[in-house]
Amino acid sequence: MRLLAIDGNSILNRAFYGIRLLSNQKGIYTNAIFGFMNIYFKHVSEVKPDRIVTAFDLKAPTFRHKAVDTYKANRKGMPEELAMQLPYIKEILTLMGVPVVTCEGYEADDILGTLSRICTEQGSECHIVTGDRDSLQLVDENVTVRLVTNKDTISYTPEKFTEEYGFPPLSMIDLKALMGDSSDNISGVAGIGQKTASGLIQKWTTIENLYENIDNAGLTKGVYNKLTTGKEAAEQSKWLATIVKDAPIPDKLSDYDKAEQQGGKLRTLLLDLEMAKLISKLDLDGTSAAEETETENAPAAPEITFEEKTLTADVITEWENAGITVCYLFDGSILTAFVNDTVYITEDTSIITAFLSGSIKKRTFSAKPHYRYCLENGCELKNLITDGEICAYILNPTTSEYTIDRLCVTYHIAYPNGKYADISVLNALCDAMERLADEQDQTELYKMELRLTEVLASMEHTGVRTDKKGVKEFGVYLSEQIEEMQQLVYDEAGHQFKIGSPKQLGEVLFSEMGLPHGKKTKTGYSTNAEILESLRDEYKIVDYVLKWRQFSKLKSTYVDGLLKTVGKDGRIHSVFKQTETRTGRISSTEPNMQNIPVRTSLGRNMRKFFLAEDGNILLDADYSQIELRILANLCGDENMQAAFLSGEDIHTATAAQVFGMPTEMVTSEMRSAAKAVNFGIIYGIGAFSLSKDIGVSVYEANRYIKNYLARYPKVNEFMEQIVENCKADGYVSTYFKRRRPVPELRQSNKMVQAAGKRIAMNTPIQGTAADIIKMAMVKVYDRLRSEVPEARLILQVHDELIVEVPQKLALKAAKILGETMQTVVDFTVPLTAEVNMGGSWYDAKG
DNA sequence: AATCTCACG
DNA sequence: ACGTACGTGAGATTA
Repeated sequence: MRLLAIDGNSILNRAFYGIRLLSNQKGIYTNAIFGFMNIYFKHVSEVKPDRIVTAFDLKAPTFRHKAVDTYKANRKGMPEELAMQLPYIKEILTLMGVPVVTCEGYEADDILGTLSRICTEQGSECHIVTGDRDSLQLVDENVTVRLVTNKDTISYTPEKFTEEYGFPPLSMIDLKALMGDSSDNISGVAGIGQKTASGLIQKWTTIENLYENIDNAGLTKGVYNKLTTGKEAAEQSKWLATIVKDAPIPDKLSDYDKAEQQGGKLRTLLLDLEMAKLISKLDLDGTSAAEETETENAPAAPEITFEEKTLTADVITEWENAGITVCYLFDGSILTAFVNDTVYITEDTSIITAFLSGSIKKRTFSAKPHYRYCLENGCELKNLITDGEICAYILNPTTSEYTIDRLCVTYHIAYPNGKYADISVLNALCDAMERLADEQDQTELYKMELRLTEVLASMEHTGVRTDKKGVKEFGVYLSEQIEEMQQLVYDEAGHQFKIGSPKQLGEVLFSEMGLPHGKKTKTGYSTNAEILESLRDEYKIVDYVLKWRQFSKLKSTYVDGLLKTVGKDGRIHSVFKQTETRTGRISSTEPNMQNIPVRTSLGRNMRKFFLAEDGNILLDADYSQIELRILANLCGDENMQAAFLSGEDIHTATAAQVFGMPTEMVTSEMRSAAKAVNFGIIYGIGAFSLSKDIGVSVYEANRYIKNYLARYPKVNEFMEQIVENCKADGYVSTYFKRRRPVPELRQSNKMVQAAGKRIAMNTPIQGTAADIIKMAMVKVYDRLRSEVPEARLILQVHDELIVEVPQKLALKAAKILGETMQTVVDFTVPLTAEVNMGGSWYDAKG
């Protein structure tokens, strides 16, 4: 027989500090739970035990039965982020059927000690999993300690222990008796450190033996004196260090047999914690809470079944006449609709088309592919009034994935078993979510997003014409340059290595060649552009490396990456994600068309390969300083507003204000400093980063900020107000009511809190800008459709819209585009949009 | 899978 | 004493 005994507190601790904070959308942290379960599974599969026990300290430990007052007094309390995870891990284990053992007045390691004794007495192997070296004293022929470290696990048998320490495991206590253990507040003998203690125990094995022979032990005077004066402390320390083996816990191994796993409850709990991977690991995908009401050996809860019918044209007509609202799901081939406990199914494309384009009011989940399906099949998705995914995103944009079953947990909708579970709950789920959105005054925002889905689908469907041949040729050029730079780097370094490996590059530059290095990362030297740039002029190799990087980046990400995605129609159909960002922006993937190079002249060449169709032209319209203008409006600072309204360059105006001089005297250095301050304000300013950005001292940067805030006092007030409200509410809002929860502000870690403040300050600005361009997109789309139907919106890059239009209609479309963007909101400081045109994106961008 | 680097607004 | 600006996505290397 084999028992696996897990030191719950110790492992949870390791997991907590080993994994970055994770939390579900309710703000419950899960990183320690996650790490604990990983460690749990690893050891279970390695040891293959017959029984498993987890031991925990009690929450409010009355000090150990034999403890002195100061015992553990200086051990830090556990952070709130970890403490809140404790009850969850205990509950998960309990639901899994794994015994959780605690004992009043005893700690987890005492329980482990007691278990190890019980095992030995009852002829069972005992394998202890812990992160704490204290438990090594328990190692013997029958007891193995599996010590979990940050790197790996070391399995201690008596042989392994003795080999490493030079004395038997039990003498661990004697070692501590001499050297003490500050984390457990064991004093040891004053003045005796690890080295001396270790040597003494290696020689004498126990302190009793040592003290018996102390006079002829050949000790130095100093050590001898310390030992004799500290004899009592040593004995006391030994007593403290000894793990007890007689904790009053159940003493038959059979008391620790595994209980029945409560799959349904477990699944619900894990869904709530948003730990989906664990659910599949535990094989709970199909189970439900209903299961528990069944008796032990009863079959799994019956699936809730619904009557299945084929969806026909007649049924559709019936629904249309009845004027009802229908929930449906559609995966691209099978469409299921749910009405009155009946599931209507069809794969017939003509029925699908009729349904989607008909006048029935529809509710669904993730509608964008449906719009695309319609575009591809020449119909139009009409009368969509609900998209559950979009609504869920409006309610909380910080979630990583929106699925119906998880949302049901979040919004307390009973989720049944069976293959039609999703469709059957859609109505109730969407009702609940839409009601909440309405209560939060977000209906208008939600409706706008619903309209936007169609716009995005259309953009994806249309795509961007791409000059494949041109891209390839650029790639050939880049390859040559890469080759050349690689050779130059090798020549300088004196040997070949992987330039793309930060590790190897760091070694070559900073170890071998001895270049002055900046800060180090966890794994080695930092080799990022900022560091290398500072060395560029002085060391040729650095210049070559940077060039190699630039060429490689362009080649792999843009040339090779983009070529893979060009469709058969010669156009790139990027995917615009509408529920991805936490601020309300959209994002672009496969490929990302929102980060095509523009800042360097070499990279900007990429834009020459994005073209208008023959006879067409691209219009490129971008808002100028939209975020600063939004800030000026939101904070209401008259001074800042006046700067915009005067029509002068905002960064120059800011410089004039901050440096206190007329605009004519502002130098370009002053302007760029002011520009950096403007950016800093939007991001949630920090003097350190600002100083780094513009290359002045932190002191100087601080002065800039102070001056800025003095000149624009309402900016300061506004930011403080935002943070304060965010602390109270737990979320920030944009001008158009979009919300973002900021759990960071409620954390105890000051770094995290500071980050939370910056998020709180930035999100209303970035998010309002996102709201505005989205509204503009919907309007532009509508107006173009009715006034210039040949024109097509094809891209959005946060503050920039791109339209492809027949040349003859270019001016008309440009006017609509610019006008709509400028008038979509009516602010004191108006928004301005600049429209340019050209045959390629390169040419169209100013 | 995590880390580093770098492209964009 | 420590680490440092907001929001994204992708590719290469390494563990």
